[in-house]
Amino acid sequence: MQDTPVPEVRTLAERVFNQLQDAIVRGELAPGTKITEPGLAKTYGISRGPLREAMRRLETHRLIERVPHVGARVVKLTMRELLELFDVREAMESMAARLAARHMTAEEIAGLREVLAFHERQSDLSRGEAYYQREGDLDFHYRIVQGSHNRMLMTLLCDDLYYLVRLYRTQFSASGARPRRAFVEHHRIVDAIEAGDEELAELLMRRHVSASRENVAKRYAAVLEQEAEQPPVPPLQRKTP
Amino acid sequence: MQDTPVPEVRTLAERVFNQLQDAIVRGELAPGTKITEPGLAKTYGISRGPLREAMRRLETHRLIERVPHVGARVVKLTMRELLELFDVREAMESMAARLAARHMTAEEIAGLREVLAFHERQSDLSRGEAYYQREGDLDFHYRIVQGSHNRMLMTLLCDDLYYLVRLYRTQFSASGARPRRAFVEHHRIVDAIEAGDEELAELLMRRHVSASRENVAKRYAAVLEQEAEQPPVPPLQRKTP
DNA sequence: TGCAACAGCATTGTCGACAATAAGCGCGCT
DNA sequence: AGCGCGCTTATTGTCGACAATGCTGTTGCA
Repeated sequence: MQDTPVPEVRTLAERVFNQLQDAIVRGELAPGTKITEPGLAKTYGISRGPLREAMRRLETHRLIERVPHVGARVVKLTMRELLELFDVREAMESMAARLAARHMTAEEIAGLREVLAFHERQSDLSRGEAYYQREGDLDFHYRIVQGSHNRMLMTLLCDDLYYLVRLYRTQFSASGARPRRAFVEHHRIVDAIEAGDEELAELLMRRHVSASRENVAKRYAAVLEQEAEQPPVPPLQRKTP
Repeated sequence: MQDTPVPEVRTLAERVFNQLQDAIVRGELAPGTKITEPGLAKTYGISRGPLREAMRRLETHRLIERVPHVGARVVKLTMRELLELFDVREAMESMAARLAARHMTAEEIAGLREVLAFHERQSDLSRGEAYYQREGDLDFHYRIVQGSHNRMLMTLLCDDLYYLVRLYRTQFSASGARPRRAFVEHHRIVDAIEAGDEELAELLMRRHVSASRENVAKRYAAVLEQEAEQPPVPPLQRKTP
């Protein structure tokens, strides 16, 4: 996506980690699936050693959940966790927007506008084709975080949380039907960044994420009620008699 | 500190992870120290398997830095990274304060006041004894994050970033000499939370962290200049001829 | 004398096997 | 028949050994 022209996979564990990550984010490994070490080791043709390392990394990225001596399963976001994720994004991305307004270079801003233009073109071609929209949306947020020039923020958001965001997109078959609205908000955020208006950039990004959150919350509030607290998947913990 | 009456260490890797974590945070393992797997395995009397897992977890907590086929070393915060950390804290803790004002129970608020009282007593007893001050300070922030009732925020801040905060305290021999000021700010934050004033709680926490950041930045700006970009520890990367 | 290739060494990556723990199941008891 | 107990089995945790990679000190050559 950015600066890895050659994937530069130096170790087996890393390769398997990437494969598993993709499989989970793309929905090939369904949320809630229980995964065992020997099973995965055989399917990927490697030993349990590197596989354990890959799983450990998946765990720190919150893509799987493990409990000692019991096992691991692909994470299944609850509505509550999804909303929590939005709160965290609101906090961090608004800060990112503020820092982006302070630090972003002219070239970076140009690239950002390019993303928006491509985004708009895409949306003209395929109305309602939500997948690309969301990918483009993520690209947009991605670039702003990069523009903050804050390495820690970049790691936390891009390396940790955005995988969860992508997962939520597949899990909840997302794409809120507020297409034009987000466009406008994106443009205004870029305007604020270009003008170097930190306060405004932060405020707009904050509202943007918050609006997205409210949209999701409303759309799934009814669904959640009907599903009756979704008891099918027990939270995978040691039975304590 | 909170809800682990029995440490509940179920696995060797977990135990060693805790030991190493303590050793690093307490400064026994100096920042920049290069650590090797056989070495640590021998000193802790375990095999390399669990040790590798412990190191992996340390890496995800950003307490050590690793590069494939080369090795690992205890992280050494640069001034830049330290300031980045403060920016992230400002974003997340202000959000935590907002959520705490919304969700914190009466019992939690009482506990928070208790911490402040103990904190003040402590400071009366040992003026200038900075260590306990900072511990108390961290406890305070810890409780507010808990009070947000946002699991993701709690994990990110308490499990990830606060270890770095503690590390910074040892590395930069911290304790900014702004003792009374922080007290007052703490009290006002609790007042806002108790009043349920989300906006104010967020704003005050934001200023509190920001002020702490500025304090640190000012105190070490001169030091950083004198140290001439600290070249002693090269960033540990594969030599690329 | 300086540089470059080489060999030796240390460290990390990977593997298969063994031990420990917990879940599932069948048996016996009340 | 219902319930509790112990066994079986599958899975995870741990270990030691081997292979691969990168670093380092030396040696040979220009």
